[in-house]
Amino acid sequence: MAKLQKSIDKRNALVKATIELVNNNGFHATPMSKIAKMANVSPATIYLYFENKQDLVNQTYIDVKAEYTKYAFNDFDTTLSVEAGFEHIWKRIADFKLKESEHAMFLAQCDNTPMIDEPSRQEGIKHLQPLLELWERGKKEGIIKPLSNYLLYAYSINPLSFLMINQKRGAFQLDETHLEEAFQSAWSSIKVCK
Amino acid sequence: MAKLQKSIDKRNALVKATIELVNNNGFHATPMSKIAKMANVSPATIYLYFENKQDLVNQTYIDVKAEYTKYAFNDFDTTLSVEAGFEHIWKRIADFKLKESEHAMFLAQCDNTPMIDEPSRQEGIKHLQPLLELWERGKKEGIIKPLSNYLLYAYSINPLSFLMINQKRGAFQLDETHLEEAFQSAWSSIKVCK
DNA sequence: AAAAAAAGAATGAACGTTCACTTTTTTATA
DNA sequence: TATAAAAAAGTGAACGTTCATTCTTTTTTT
Repeated sequence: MAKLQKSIDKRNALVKATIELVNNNGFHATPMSKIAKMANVSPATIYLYFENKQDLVNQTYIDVKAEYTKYAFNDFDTTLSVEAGFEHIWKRIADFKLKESEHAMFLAQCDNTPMIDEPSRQEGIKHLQPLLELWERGKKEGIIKPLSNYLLYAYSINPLSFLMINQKRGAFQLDETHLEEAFQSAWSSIKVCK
Repeated sequence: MAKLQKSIDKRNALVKATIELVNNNGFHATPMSKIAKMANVSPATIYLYFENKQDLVNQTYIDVKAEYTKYAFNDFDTTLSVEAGFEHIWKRIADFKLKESEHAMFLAQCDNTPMIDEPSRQEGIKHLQPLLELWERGKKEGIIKPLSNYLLYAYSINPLSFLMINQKRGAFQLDETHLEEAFQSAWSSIKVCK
């Protein structure tokens, strides 16, 4: 099969270069020529792997989003209590945002921009299921507030993006202590009080 | 003075067009020619009001950020209790994000992108003081958790951006009920429990 | 009549993409 | 196993277009 014979390394290098350049310069200031140069490839080669620039950025988004959710749910154990399960997932996500901050930055930029087309955005959302199921269980058990999953995500997960960005900008240092505080705030905002 | 004689209406039209086009197409896909067309102005005229494209987008950011904080703190009463004061500010901010969602969208895009230069970003942060002071008072009174202001903002204010964006995308409807729930989550996450 | 503001046309640079070609890899044949 | 043919992958230069910005001229204001 033709597709599979093309070096996967080259595709990865292109995706990596895209992330790095878009993070540092923004989509508007990352030409294909620079992406090619950073990936040590001819501009023309990009078009062997991707239809066009939009496709490159869409696929990069989907790749990174998949990596994110895989990381978050990798060793998830569905037999855990809702609270323990949430803490586990939350800390995995926090871990990802801090350790893979380049990738997390890229996602934050994509998620707040009309840079990614709608089908790719939908594709990216798909893999969040385990967390949503945990929340549904928590609601049934009366442990999690009976709120829309959007609200739960907004308050318990999304703040990590804000913190990560400000950490990257050097405005704020998110160390171990802060991280525990952040978790407590996240949990406070979605757990049923008392 | 030359600057002041130039029609302020024209400047406003340019800023407005910039917001609208950047919101809908992203910075990478809003050329000066389109901005000019939407503002009913020649491309050359933009350069009477702004140095260049970067300056236009920087100034637009600062304008909108100032409008945001002005709206948030407009009728703020420093004699209110910490809880009442926070509720007031929070609801003003929520109001802004929902009613002026075009402007809020623009800020969200700028804040997650290397689109705005650092000095303009700093300029934009300046006006948040009243909220920070309220939080300091709350911490002293033992009502607000003794956390970094970044954490407090991340958990109590920033979630509104996420909700607003998803509302704009039609994924979620943020009505009066949801808004009250959102406020309770915000307050839960930063208040001292018990 | 002078000065300021605005316009439209023009400009060079930079962009995404394609083209014509070369190199590398795979397959077929002996 | 060696070799030739075919296919695939990769390339640098070039294309047409679009972009931000400027230049020259016209219009408006004072």
